[in-house]
Amino acid sequence: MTSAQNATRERILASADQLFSKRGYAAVTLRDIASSIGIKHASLYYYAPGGKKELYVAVMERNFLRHRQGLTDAIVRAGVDVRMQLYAVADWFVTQPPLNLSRLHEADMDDLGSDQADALMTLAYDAMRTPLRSIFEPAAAAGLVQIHDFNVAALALVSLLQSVHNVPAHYPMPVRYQIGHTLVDMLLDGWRTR
Amino acid sequence: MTSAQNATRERILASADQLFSKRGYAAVTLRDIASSIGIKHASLYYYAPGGKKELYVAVMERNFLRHRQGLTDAIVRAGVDVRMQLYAVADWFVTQPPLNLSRLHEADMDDLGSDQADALMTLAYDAMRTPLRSIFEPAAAAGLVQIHDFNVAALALVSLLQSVHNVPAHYPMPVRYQIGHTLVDMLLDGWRTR
DNA sequence: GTCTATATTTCGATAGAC
DNA sequence: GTCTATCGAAATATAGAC
Repeated sequence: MTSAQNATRERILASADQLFSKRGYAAVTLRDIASSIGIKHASLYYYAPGGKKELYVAVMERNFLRHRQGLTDAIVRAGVDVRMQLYAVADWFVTQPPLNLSRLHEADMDDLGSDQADALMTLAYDAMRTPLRSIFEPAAAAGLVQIHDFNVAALALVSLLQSVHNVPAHYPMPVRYQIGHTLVDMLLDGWRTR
Repeated sequence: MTSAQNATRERILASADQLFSKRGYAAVTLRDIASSIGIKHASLYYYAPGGKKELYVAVMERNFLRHRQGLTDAIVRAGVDVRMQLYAVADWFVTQPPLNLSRLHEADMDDLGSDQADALMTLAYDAMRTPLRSIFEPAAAAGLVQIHDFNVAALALVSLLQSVHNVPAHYPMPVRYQIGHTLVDMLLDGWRTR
């Protein structure tokens, strides 16, 4: 496989990622993906002989692994303070396309085989849980936070932070970062007055 | 219009609501809706001459109005305590199909006219904001909670509570209610130790 | 590697029998 | 009111030229 092959496949996967993440499996056509990078849809079968399903699975695997790596790196760079680590997590999700876990296992997975769907969902959940556990576990051990179930907390944090993608489209990036930090503050400090 | 007409239209809208809410606009076909209530898809045009789009808009308007009414009633029944009111909100969302606001305005709305899409999104956001403001406003005025932006708080709460739909499918209802209450406690009390 | 051309299926929608 | 039959458009996928 030449590097030119890899480059084209890379452009395909990157564009498909944007489209699938935004609209979901059913609402994206192979012609959408192909035209977004200036080729015809039939050419996609040269890079993904399995067709739309193979493309979707490949894209989502990449997607989840990127999240896992991106979150891990962001947390490490943020230092040892829990709030700064969670700000870094929020910043990461602001820069990423929406991660619609609910749509993922309620709709998109119906078009895949159940074994492939299970494997993908496990990959997705691990991509969130593993990095976030590296925040929760030391903080809980040090008595800084009180979290009973790390898995529920991880899903809750991810679900909460996705609401930054629900603000009107014209909101500029700086405001989106600000909202992300506000959401973290909510979860960390709580609404109740102390 | 006879009552039999209304009854059939009711069955259509109810089933379409389940399907659209679960899979989204693009992934649901008129044949899916029709076969789910034992009729042929051509018969749907007798009740919705405007076709799929009209059916979707009608279903979603109903959906949002039901949420608005259901939330309002649940909050009133819960009494005056903020935590009990928020538990009632959590219980409501546990019993309802997933409310995927992100998919709504990132994917489903692309298939509608922009004016109709704007009207629907406004209806959706008001259905959440208005009932929740009746919790936030008195509680904030009494100094019980500290919330800077009611709109951000409302979207955050809804987004957070949707994570109860992300747990494995085999989780029984009592556990789902429990998780909903745990999510409310998280947001109310915060993770940070006091 | 990318294209054109086409096969096959499925969708939304309409016409008309009953 | 509900059906069968069918249309036209669009989707996935394949075949083969270049």
